Formats: sequence, structure tokens, C-alpha cells
Amino acid sequence: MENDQVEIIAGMLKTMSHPIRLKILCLLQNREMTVGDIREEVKTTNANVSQHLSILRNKNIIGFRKDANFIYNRIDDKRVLELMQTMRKLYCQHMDE
Amino acid sequence: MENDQVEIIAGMLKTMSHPIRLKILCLLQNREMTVGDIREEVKTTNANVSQHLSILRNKNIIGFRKDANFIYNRIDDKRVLELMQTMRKLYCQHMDE
DNA sequence: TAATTATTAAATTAAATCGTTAAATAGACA
DNA sequence: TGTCTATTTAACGATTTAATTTAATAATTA
Repeated sequence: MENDQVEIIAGMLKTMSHPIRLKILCLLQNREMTVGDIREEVKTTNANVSQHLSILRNKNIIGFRKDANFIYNRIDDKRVLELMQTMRKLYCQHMDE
Repeated sequence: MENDQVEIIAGMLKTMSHPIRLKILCLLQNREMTVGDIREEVKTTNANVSQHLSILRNKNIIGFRKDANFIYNRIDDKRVLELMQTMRKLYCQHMDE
């Protein structure tokens, strides 16, 4: 792993390492969700969710589509999806099935 | 992934997400190294390396053995090792082999 | 014992991050 | 048009994090 790659990966880990952002990524694993949907699960304000979503967007981890007033968010980065699967396998084995 | 697990995993990611700490984990993947050995690779001060090592120790990610003046550090957490392998596969494919 | 080397700990300062609040934008629909 | 609803943005203070410097500890060797 070269120095440039260390920097890139560290940045990605930092983005994922906030509990609210990690939870958002968990929620988006299987479905699209709006800001309001996420706010209900995460128990915080719309503004806070929106800020975290924009951080995830700036890193190209998630994308969105717009429909009327609503913005439906989804995970775009397949590597992040695979990483989350690995983490679930390593840290949540006993919860699966 | 439950809320408690989200917190635990986010904490682990946060610990790994500093470039110096991630680089240290890379270096320790295959061998033991002293603070001085690491300092030469990472290009910073001994004190800085020592601080980052103690953060990694407090999370039980790395362990050490003492021999004379030297402290040999190694990775203890197998899950972290597997996570690093996955990250290398996803983000450094073209560099392998 | 004194001098040297490796490591850790503590204190300081600077920078980054977070959540809250309030204001701003954008689209739906009456 | 005006008024909802959903979302975003900006500004603020509080907390956290990081690197540097300096002092302290521990083992080695002369």
C-alpha cells in the first residue's frame, strides 16, 4: 500500500467513522431513503442528517435522485458496500441469520 | 447491524482513519517493528509515533513485547488484519502482484 | 556511576469537527 | 400568487484531535 493510497483510504475511513454516517450507510445498504426517513431512524434533526449526507456525497460514496420535494439517497460506491459486508461478518457474526 | 455495534465499529474505523496510524498498521502487517523503525518509515518524530501507538494499544489493535531498550510492536486484532486485506483488494488491486 | 539510547508522558497551541439554530431554497398544490 | 413541505446552507459555540516541545522513565554500556 503506497503513501497516496494510505491517504485515500484513511480519508474514506474517516468519512465512514462517524456513528451517524455509518448508521446511514447501514440503512442505505438495501434501499433508498429520504432525509426524513433517515432522520426518524437516527433520531436527530433534518439539518444534521443533511449535513452528514452532503459529506458522504462529496466523497462520492452516495448518490441521489430527486422526485418532487423528496430526495432519495442511495449508496453508489460498491467498494464501500463490500467493506460494510466484511465489517458485518467480522463484528456482527452472531447477529446474522 | 445494531446501534451498539455501529458505535463499536465507528470507533474502530476512527482509530484506523488517521494516515499515520493506517500506515503503521500497514507496516505491521507482516512484521514486528520498534518505534524507531516506524519513525523512519513514517517521517515524523518518535513522540508522535509513540502517541499513535498508544492510541492503537488502547483499542487493543496492537500489542508489544519488550526486549532491552526496544519495544517490538505487532498487530493483535485479527479482524483488523482481515479488514486491511479487504481494503487492499478494493483500493489497490492494480498494485498487487 | 555517568552518558547514551529508546520510549513515554504531560503541556501547549492550532486546527478540525459536531450539533444546534435560524434563515434560505425549491417544488407541490390550492 | 401564497402557503405548505422537504431539504439545504450558514453562523455560532463547544468539544475533539493533532503535532510540537519539553521533561521523565527505563535499560544499556562505558
